[in-house]
Formats: sequence, structure tokens, C-alpha cells
Amino acid sequence: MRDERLWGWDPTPGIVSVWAEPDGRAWIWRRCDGHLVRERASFRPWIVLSSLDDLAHLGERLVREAPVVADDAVTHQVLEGPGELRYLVRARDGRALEQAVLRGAGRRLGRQLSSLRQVEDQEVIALPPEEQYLVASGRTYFRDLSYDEVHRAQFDLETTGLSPERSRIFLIAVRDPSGGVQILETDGDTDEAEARLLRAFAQAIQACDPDVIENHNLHGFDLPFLVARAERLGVPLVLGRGGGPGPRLRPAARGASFEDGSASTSTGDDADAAAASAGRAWRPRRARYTVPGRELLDSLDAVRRFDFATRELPGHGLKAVARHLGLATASREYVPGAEVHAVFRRDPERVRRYARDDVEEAAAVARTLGGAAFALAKLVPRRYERLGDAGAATGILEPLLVRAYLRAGTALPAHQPSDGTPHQGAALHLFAAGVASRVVKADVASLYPSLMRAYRIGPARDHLGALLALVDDLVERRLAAKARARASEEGSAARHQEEASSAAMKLVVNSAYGYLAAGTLTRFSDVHAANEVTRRGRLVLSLLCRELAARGATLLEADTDGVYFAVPESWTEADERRVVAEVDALLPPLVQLQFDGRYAAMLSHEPKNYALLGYDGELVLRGVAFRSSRAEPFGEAFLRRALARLLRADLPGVQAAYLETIAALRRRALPTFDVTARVRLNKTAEEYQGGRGQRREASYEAMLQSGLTTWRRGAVVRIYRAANDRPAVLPGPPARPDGETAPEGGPAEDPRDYDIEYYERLLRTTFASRLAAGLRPEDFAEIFTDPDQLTLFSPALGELRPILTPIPRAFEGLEEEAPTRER
DNA sequence: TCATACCGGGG
DNA sequence: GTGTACGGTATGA
Repeated sequence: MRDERLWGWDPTPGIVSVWAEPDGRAWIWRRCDGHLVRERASFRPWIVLSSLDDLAHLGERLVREAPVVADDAVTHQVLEGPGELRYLVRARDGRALEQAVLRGAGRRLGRQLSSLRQVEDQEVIALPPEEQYLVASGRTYFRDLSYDEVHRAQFDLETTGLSPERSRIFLIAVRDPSGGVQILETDGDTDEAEARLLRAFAQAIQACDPDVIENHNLHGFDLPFLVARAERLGVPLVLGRGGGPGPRLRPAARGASFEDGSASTSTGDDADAAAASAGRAWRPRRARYTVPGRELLDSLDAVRRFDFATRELPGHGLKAVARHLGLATASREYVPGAEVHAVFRRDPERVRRYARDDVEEAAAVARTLGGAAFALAKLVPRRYERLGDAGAATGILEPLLVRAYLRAGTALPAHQPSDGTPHQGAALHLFAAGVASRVVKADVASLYPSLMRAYRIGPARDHLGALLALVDDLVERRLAAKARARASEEGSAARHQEEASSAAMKLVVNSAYGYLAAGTLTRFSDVHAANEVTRRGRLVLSLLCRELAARGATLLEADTDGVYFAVPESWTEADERRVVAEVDALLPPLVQLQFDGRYAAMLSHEPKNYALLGYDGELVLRGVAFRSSRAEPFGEAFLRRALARLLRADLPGVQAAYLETIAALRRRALPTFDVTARVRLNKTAEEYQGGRGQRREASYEAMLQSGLTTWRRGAVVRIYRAANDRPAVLPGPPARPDGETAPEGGPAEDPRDYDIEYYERLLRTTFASRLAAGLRPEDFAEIFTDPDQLTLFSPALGELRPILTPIPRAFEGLEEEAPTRER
């Protein structure tokens, strides 16, 4: 398959935005040597149909595709191959084309149709006008442009609340493409003042004329809020280019929800609901705004895409992300959201700094994480802004495949219902529970796409072999991009570009398997091929487990594409790496086992629940058994200390941690805070009282028995068990919902009346029990005995060792390739 | 206690 | 135009 079919063939450089209308008019904005050029183009709108029957009523106006046809003709071209969608149909005006299909289909179905969306998708492919234009022309965004050559502006609203029904915008920070920041403010709390602010904002955007408008949660908050306020105040909000229409809605899965009528479903207090009531016109259920000439990008999408791969972010909020990525400056101003307006009233300068820092950070986060969408826009025939939140399978691979097929003049398959074959997933093996030392983690990078390439597993209906060609090509391009990134200067724009491009390609490559397994959602999905990929994956995992064991490794846990194992004491790190390399050599070509880390010890508790002790002493806890935000702090602290000692085979130390904790409880040396659990009160007092007869819930009983009879829904408090079985609430300020630790209660507020026996029991049953897998039952009983029962004659704990218990028959779960006649 | 439903963000 | 997933938390049987 030729390259150009995969990647577009028209070399036109510098496209920064495309807007097309269904009538075949298109506008293209390009940056040439820094200057903006607007071009007018026309295209012949097209759809693909499974049959021409619905167009038979056109009679002689339906003709074969030809260089010259009548102005009102509808032309068709028959695509080759076995695909069901084989008629490429075009007309001068896409609306007329749609009407013609709807008339025929409506007649056939005996009901009036108003949109091609109502036609079965087995029967039609109909793309948005911009995508029709890009697919047909072979153009893509940003050829020969780098990320920083695109003009980007950021803006951020400061409002009096989250609901545009009840709140106002009082300040807007705008960062222009050259980096200058303007602060626009209202001069009073009136409709007129707010309307003036909105007009000034629209003017500021027009004046700096960006190609891209960005912010964090732009589509979830700022845009819907802005549009709702503008509609309410009767202010025309022209943010696009060419004096065209104001923001338009387009359906988008990840957009804000717009339920017609009144307040929306979930929270009722947010912008989703807000935008809902703003207009009477047709609203899709979920939507995003779009404007001509500018791309509206949300850095929250970039953050989600990034974290999807890395899972390293503490949260997806702007501040948390900026801090995590090292983008927050030392002088960064912070104001809690709920206080922004109040702070503005007494210290406006502080809120101005805050808003300024917000747009600066949004720009920095967008630049740091937005490279993937930018790189994708160079490859995929969709608007840049749609690639910001496009899912990898339907949003990226599918458009590439559709373009490739049409360019090759080949018919496309229709979506197919399942044939009932269940999809089989990955393997998970637990080989041993308990404590192991000298632990190694090895894994196979990009296992599934590697298997697809190695065994040529692609969709049965992909007769062009386009998916595998895409994956092959992307893998090669990615390696080249990574090499170029390494070769370029650290921190340089070139490096940023290559890394972004590499990230984009990795994203697409890794979604190829998901595409296969996506059932009815993707055009070329193939559950048999997907099952073959996972089957090969299980075989590879089994093979490497067996081969590692044969070389002296003690297997602990294996999951999908990675394995933890322990090695004999005599092994050096070089030995560990050598064994991994030996086993790697036995795997199929393109499937590579890599050394992924080594640890002093591991407690294997349950599948996907374990604790690791690094050689540097760092303790890593994985899985729900070891991490819970609700858990009482004293228990968590005990567990961490005890685990660290257990993993060092220091059983007297484990017991000491236990006894010290109990002693502290008995002396009431622990602040009450340390025994509290963090809970959220999701029922109001009335709601709880209503059903109180049937079921008592500790959180609410604690409130009521502490004399607190009203509370806000969603309030977060810390509860504990006081003496005499009394549920109680920790006095003082509640724990902050963002997870920050509540301020320590002073002695006056710290009752220290907790139920000692209850917490001793909790320590044993909930926390100490997490160590049980690593100890003989009699040792466990000995270590976690009642301090009053300690005898002078107990066996010396110092001589005991933690244990590792093989799981019976775990090896039988390993699959082996059925003997076949090999090639 | 275990299953399942829902959330992730913005002022 | 459709579905990200995944880990955590909240809720209900």
C-alpha cells in the first residue's frame, strides 16, 4: 500500500484551520512565512452508499462520475472489492445530495427522515463537511509548520460561581499569541457591565487573531459559560474569523451535556446544566462549540490523553498538572475557586495575578502536552480541534482507513453485528503469595501491536491490509522520530516536535488492538483477530514464565505483558539482565522482553495487590488492599512501617510496630484525627432521617449523636468510634475534599475519647491481616498477640523468617501452543 | 462484605 | 457521533 494513501498526498503547507459548509464552499486559513492567508475553495460534497436504490428517483440526474456533468447532476462511482459501501456519490451541493438520499430512504422505510444520521450506518458514510474536504483533497493541517509557529491565544474566566444561571463573569484574562496578557474586568455588578466585558473580550480575540484558542476545561466550562452569559445578556459573541457566525454546536461525545428544558441530570450546579437552558434551538445531547477559522482546544483533553498512557498525574486539574510537570512558577498565585470573587472584592490585584498565572499555566500545559494532537493533525483528515479529544480507534484510525480506502478506489465494509464470538482477554497468574526477596520485573513493550506485526494479524475485512500497513509505518516513523529527538538539543523546539510526534504515533499504534476488539463500533473490527492477538499474548507470557523458571527464577505474578519473579541470592544484577536477555531471544521477532526494574523484596498479597521495597528503601504499595483514602491514618501508618520491616525480614520490628501502635492507642497518645475515617455525607439530614428506621449508617449516626442535625449535601467529615460504641464526628474544620490533610485539631478540640478496644481490633483485622500472606499462621499469631499475653518464653522472633507460599497448580494455568505442523 | 455505578473538571 | 480506561470512591443488595 502506497504511503500517500495512508498519509495524504496534497503537499499544501501551512494550513492552520479549515471551515467547510455542506454546500461545497470551503475556507482554508494558512500561515505562510508567518503571514495569515485565507483561501476560498470549493469541493464536491460526497457520501458513500451501500446501494443506489434510494437515488433511483433522480432518474436521469443520477449519472456516472465524469469530468464534466450537469450542474444539478448527482454522480456516482463504483468502488472496487467486496465491501458493502461501494457507491461514492457526489453532488455540487451536499444538502441537495442529503435531501435526495433522505427522500429515497424515507420512501423505502415509510417514514419521514430529516438527517442522514437516521439512516442505518450499514448503508451510508457521511462525514462532516471539513472532513469530506480533507479526505477528498488529501490535504492535512500543519504541513511544514512547527507547533510554535501556530498562533495560540489562551483565555480564562473568573466568575462568581459555577452556574451561569446564577453567576456572572467578572474578569477575563487573555494571553495573546506573543505572550502578552490582558486582564479585562467588569466595572460593577450589573448586566451592562458584564455585557461590556463580553464585548471587550470578543474584540480582544479579534485583535490578536489567534489560530487556536485554548484553556483548561475550555469545552467543559469557559465556552459554555461564556455562550450562556452572552445569550442571556444579548451580546453577540463573534470569536471566529471572517465575521462568520458565532459559536456553533457540534455533537461531541466528550462535550458538555445540553438537555433541553431545565436543569440537567447530574450535579445541577454546573456549566453542563447552564448551557442547557440557554437556548431554544436544537441541541445535541452532548456538544462542543466550534467557530470558523479558529481551533478551540482544551488542554484538559491533552492531559487526559497523556495520563491515559502514563498514569502518573495526581489529578487532572490545571494547578496539579502544572505543578507535577514543573511548569508552576515559584511566585504562582493560588486562590481557592469558591473564594475567587470574595477575594477579588477585597484584593483585586491578587485575583488579577491569579488569572494571569492561570492563562500562563494553561499555555504551558498545552504546549507541553498538546504536541500529540498537533502531530496527529498532520496525519489525519480531521480538524485539529477534533483530534484534541478524538478516541484513538474511531477518532483516528478509522478516518485514516476510510481515506486510504477511498483513495484506492476500494469499497468499505459496513459495521457488522457480533457473530456471538466472545472476546477473550489477557492472562493473569499468581504463582506465589508472601514475601520474596531479590525481585525483578520484566515486561514486553507494546505487546499487542508487536504481535499483530509479527504474526500479521489484521482485520479479515481489511483487504488492502491498511491497518497493518499503518501500524508498520507508524512504528518505523516513531523510531525515526525518537532518534531525531535524541539527536536534537534538549529543550529545543525541534526536540519538542519529535517527542510529540513520537507520542502521537505510539498512541495510534497502541490502539490498533483496541480497534480490532471494538465490536460493532469500528468498521473493520474483528473479534477473531483480536482473540488471536490475546491468545498469542497469553502464549508469549506463558513462554517467558516457563523459560524464566527454567533458568532458576521463582515466579511471583504475571499479568498480560509483564512478570515479577525472584532470583537466587547468588545472582548479580548482570545475571538478572542476562536471563531476561536469554528469554527475550526465545520470543518471536518484534516481541521484546525488557528489564523493567529490580527490588529488594516484594509482598505478594493477591493478584494486582502487592508491596515492593526498592533497593533504595522506597516502599511502593499497589492495589486496593494497600491504598484507601478512607482508611484511618493510624492504620495506614502502621501498615507502612510494618510492611517495610516485614520486607526486610525484621519480624521483631513488625511486632514492635504493632505493640507501639497499641500502646499509643491505650495511652491515647494518638490524636483522635489518626483514628478517624474520612466520609462524605451524600444524604441530607432529612433524607437520612426518612429511612433511618431501616438502616443505620455510621456516618450519619455520628453526626446526629454529636448533636449535628443539619449539614450540606456532599459535606466531608471525619468520623470515629468513641467509647461505649458511640459514633462520633471529629470536631473542628472538616477534611478538605481535595484530599489535603485536615488541619490538626488543637488539644481543646481533640476529645481523645476513642474506643481503644475497637481500634485494637481494627488494627489486627483490617491492617495487620494484610501481612498474613508473608507469615506462618503461628508466627502471625505470635507477632500480633495481645500485649497482655506476651510471655517471656515466647520463641525468639529474631529467628523467624517471612514465608513465600507457592499457589498450588498455578503452573497449570500456563498455556502451551497446541502442537501444529510448523512451516 | 461484595458487586455495580459513577467520577475524573471549571468558579 | 457514537467507547477511551482505569483506579478510586459511594452506594445498594
